Amino acid sequence: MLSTVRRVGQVLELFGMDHPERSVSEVASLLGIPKSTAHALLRTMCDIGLLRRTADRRYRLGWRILALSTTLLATTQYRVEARPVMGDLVARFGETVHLATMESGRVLYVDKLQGTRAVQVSVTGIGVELPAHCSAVGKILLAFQPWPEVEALLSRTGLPPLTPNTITDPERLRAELEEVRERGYALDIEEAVLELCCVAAPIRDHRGEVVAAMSLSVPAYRFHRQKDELRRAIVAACREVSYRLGYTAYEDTQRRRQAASG
Amino acid sequence: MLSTVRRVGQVLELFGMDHPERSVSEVASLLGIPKSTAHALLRTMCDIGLLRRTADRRYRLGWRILALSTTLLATTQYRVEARPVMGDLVARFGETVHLATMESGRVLYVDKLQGTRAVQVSVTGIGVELPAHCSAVGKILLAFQPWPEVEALLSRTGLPPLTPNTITDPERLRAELEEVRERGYALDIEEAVLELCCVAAPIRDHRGEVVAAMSLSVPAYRFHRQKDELRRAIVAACREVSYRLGYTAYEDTQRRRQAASG
DNA sequence: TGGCTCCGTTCAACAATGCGGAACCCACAC
DNA sequence: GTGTGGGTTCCGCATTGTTGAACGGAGCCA
Repeated sequence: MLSTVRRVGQVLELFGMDHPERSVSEVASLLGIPKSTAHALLRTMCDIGLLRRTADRRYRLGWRILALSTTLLATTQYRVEARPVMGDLVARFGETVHLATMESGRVLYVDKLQGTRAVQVSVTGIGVELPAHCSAVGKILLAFQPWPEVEALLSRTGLPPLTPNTITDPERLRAELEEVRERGYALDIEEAVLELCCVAAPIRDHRGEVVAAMSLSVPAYRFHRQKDELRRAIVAACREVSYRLGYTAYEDTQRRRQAASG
Repeated sequence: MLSTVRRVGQVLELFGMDHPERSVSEVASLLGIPKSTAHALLRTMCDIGLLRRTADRRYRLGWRILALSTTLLATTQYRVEARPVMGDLVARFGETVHLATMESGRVLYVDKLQGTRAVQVSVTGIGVELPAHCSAVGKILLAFQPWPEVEALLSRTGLPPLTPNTITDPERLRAELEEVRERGYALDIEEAVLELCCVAAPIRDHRGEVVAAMSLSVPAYRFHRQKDELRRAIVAACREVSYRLGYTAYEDTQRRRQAASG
């Protein structure tokens, strides 16, 4: 629809880590539109603060994006509540903690607290998307989606193997998700990155809906030593966040009943 | 120009801290446009990720804003270079450090490292604008703008007094900025917030241009005790960042010569 | 249960809007 | 001086977005 607005989206795509600045004619040629059109577009995007003009007449992402992202983060309730709990986890284990959510069929990292250990894990950044089928948070988020939606998602992305341990068989994944749902936590044993293991659990809002997942990411050699402890910790942490979001177990059981009967 | 894009800007304005979600008809009435128009607009903004739809058919800021803000921050060179230096300052003094820049005549906070002391300062967040005439970073940024631009800015905002110490007389401000430029640092002695003092210094890029300002924000009672030390520290820190940005003193003196002759 | 209102969404016709080619200006290079 | 490549301006035409009315669903009250 609104093709002008769609163009705005295309323009924003052009500003990546590798291309922080672009010129009018660059944008024009990349988008396959005349210079004049690109010019008008860029200029108006400057007006509304999505872009800004540098001294040498090139364009960069604008500061308003910063302002928007702060209000976005400040008003995302589960992130606000999760923050201190994530801090506690880092303090206790020194391991990296991730917070992710499902956004239009993709797993999106919403927050991250770097661990303090010397041997570090550094795979993701905030605002980045990752494949769902091979990460612990991804499995959690998939597990609590209706299966048809999961199927739709899979048909788009497939099940690309990132390591020898990645689940590549849909039926196998389905069984895994079933299990995840039952026991309330998910594992990733070197399925996304070799040498890296994760445990994740679901965060529910006041309606019992799973709105996010939180995980501990730990180098394999440390993970196996304290697997149970880590699992208990992440489950407890997510329960704590859910509680702060107004979730009470009652609604959960109620939901399960509905799901069973429906 | 491009009125549709401008509308996008107006829509974004509606999503503040106090209104994280909005409905179609809300947006329509607030913008004074028909529902159908608002609907098309919101929907397309969802498509491009600036907004997202909640389960109950309302709209929120979209996650793409997060992704954009991470690339924005990662590609803002002076912020990248300033980060570790800011960390050093916090480690050394335990006081809050701010990084700010000038954006279309406004002082905008780009980064902030919270101090570790018990008695804390908490005024600003990232992506927030503050009046320029009464903060230390503001004075720095104003001081290195051509005076006509400063005047234009002042005629828009005026010199509202935030405390009894705020400078409210344009001539007095002009003299102050002159002084700031000479000595290379700026002070804010309870001019923006009572009980709060700041010292700031300029950060220059490889061309000698002042691109940002960094400050220490300290409760008054602690500030006066170690004023000189704090001043030396922030000046040295900014010099360090400028150096990392490729700034060499030579270009600075050259610039001064130009300014003197021009 | 039926009728009420409120809200999001769809549709099609009309008119304004943004599109894009060409022309202009400027800086820099050869 | 001339040529190239950048950003910017202009204006007529047709595409695009606007609009109001009509639809369908959810929730409320009698």
